[in-house]
Amino acid sequence: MSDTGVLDALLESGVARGELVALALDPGVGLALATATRSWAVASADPCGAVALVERGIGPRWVLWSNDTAETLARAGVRVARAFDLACAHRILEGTWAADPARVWAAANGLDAGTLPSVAPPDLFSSVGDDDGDGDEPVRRDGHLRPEWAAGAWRASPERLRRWSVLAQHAAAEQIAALGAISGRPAALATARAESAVELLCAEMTVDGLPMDRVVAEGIVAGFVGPRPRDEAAAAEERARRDAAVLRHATPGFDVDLRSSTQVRAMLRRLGIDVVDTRAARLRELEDTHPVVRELLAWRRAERVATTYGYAWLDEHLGADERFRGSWSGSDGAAGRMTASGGLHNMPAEFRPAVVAEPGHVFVRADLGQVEPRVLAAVSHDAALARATLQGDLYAAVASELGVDRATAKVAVLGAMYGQTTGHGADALRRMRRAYPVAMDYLDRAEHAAAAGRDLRTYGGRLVRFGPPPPRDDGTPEPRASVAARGRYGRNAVVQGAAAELFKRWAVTLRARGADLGAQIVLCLHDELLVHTPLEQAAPVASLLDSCLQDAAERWAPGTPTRFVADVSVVARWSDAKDASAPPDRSPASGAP
DNA sequence: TGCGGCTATTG
DNA sequence: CACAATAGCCGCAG
Repeated sequence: MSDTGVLDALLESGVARGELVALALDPGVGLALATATRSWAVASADPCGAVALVERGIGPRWVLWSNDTAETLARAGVRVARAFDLACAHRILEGTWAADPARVWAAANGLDAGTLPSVAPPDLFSSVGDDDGDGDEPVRRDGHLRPEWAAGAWRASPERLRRWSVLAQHAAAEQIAALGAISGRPAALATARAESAVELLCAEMTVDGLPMDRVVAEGIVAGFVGPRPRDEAAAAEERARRDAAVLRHATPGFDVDLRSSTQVRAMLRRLGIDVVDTRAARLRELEDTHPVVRELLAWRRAERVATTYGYAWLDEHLGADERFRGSWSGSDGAAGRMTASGGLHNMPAEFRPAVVAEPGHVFVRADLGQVEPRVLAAVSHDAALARATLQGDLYAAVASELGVDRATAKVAVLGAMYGQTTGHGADALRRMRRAYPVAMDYLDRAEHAAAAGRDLRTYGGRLVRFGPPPPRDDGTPEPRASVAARGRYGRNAVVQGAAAELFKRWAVTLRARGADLGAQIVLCLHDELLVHTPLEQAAPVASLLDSCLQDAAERWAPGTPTRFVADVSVVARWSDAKDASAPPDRSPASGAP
């Protein structure tokens, strides 16, 4: 069968837009497709091109084993609209990070993960035990995948690709049934679809990268640590010079490694400065007591850039095409937030001027306003808190409801969601309980469940595992602090996880609707989107961001009275985005009566 | 060599 | 310095 033959075969068998079509693909071998009733295999030199043909001609929902396939497609420049990602759905259902085919298959088929066969033996034909059949049979008698298939033997031939795609189609059907059966979470299937699209987006961001101006970026590094050293010796010399600037203030005769917090603390003590730790916030209070403190703070800044965000960092991640690349993950962490490696999520703000749109383009940047308390209002169905979301500044609305100032209200709201129980906020927290009992009860229940070791599900249906606390060697009960910490984690997970779900709905809605305008999402930062956009489409994309938010919220929480807001701006570089998310906090917590 | 502690950065 | 994350270096255990 030819590449175009695949499309014809699918059309002949009546596959329509949005229907599940499982895909198995290896760039050097070919591709295979499976519907619920039929399957096809093609030896092809350009399997991604064949996928593109089917995408244009039909536009199915592609069933993928994992985002590995999405990344292969993205590298070939093939963008598909819809997916059902088995690894992604597995993580939602099981609340685990590991989602390799063996585990996904086992869970989808109700097999105990504890009975998973171990890795394939070096000699495929020497395997014994309960294994059976020849190497072309992907499933063992006990129902598990054969380890060598799970490890990649499925790539060996078009016929194996075909069988692999049939298995994917079968696993998807089982997962869809399981998602539909999650009690109290009818939308879990919709969550899995949306999060599968997030996997596509992550693959695209991983491949395409973030536009960054090398000259500007290197200039920022130079501002901290000087010009790029010619060699290792020069780098060591530069390092020694930075160290000396601090050490000249220290007591002579003592050897101090500034990278060791213990030694730094000892050095400060010799100078009459006694601190419990040497964190920057603490040192800043003592800046005027001794010149060494200021020097040390400057050293820390330079050292951070030299080791983490320096020339080596740029060399590793910034490509010749002036795109900065890290690896994106769609649902890392227990609550299911997106993560990125390479420093994309924790890049110091000083580097934002280097994030520059390409010629003829701009960034349309948008961030959600006060998303976590608004999400809390939606998921807990607290009518009073939902009323507060109708105001642009939620904290101001809460403040007038509680009869406190805005800063106090903000601390109280955040404290409620993070599980703060002590401190100045105690009175405001009591007021929170009176004003928003439904939301507070929702948080309390999550906290108690987690503290007791019971699993949680987010609003969208993602399992957050807590498990029974492991038995302790000495048989003593678990420390109270540990139980309390798990409770706070649970309290926050239902809010943070739900906020992640809403944010991701927003992102994939924009990915879908902005494609025709050339809008490319290049950064996701928990509540912020950076969209690389052709100059002439800036205005339409800006308004699209807002309408996508409204639609995403309505699909995520149908009929919710909660209002969600986004601050949208059009900028040439990331740093140009003015931070107008909230009015300044007038009265600091320390000044509260 | 692996891992907990400390520190810094982001939301 | 509550909740989450990535990432680097130190110091210690194995």
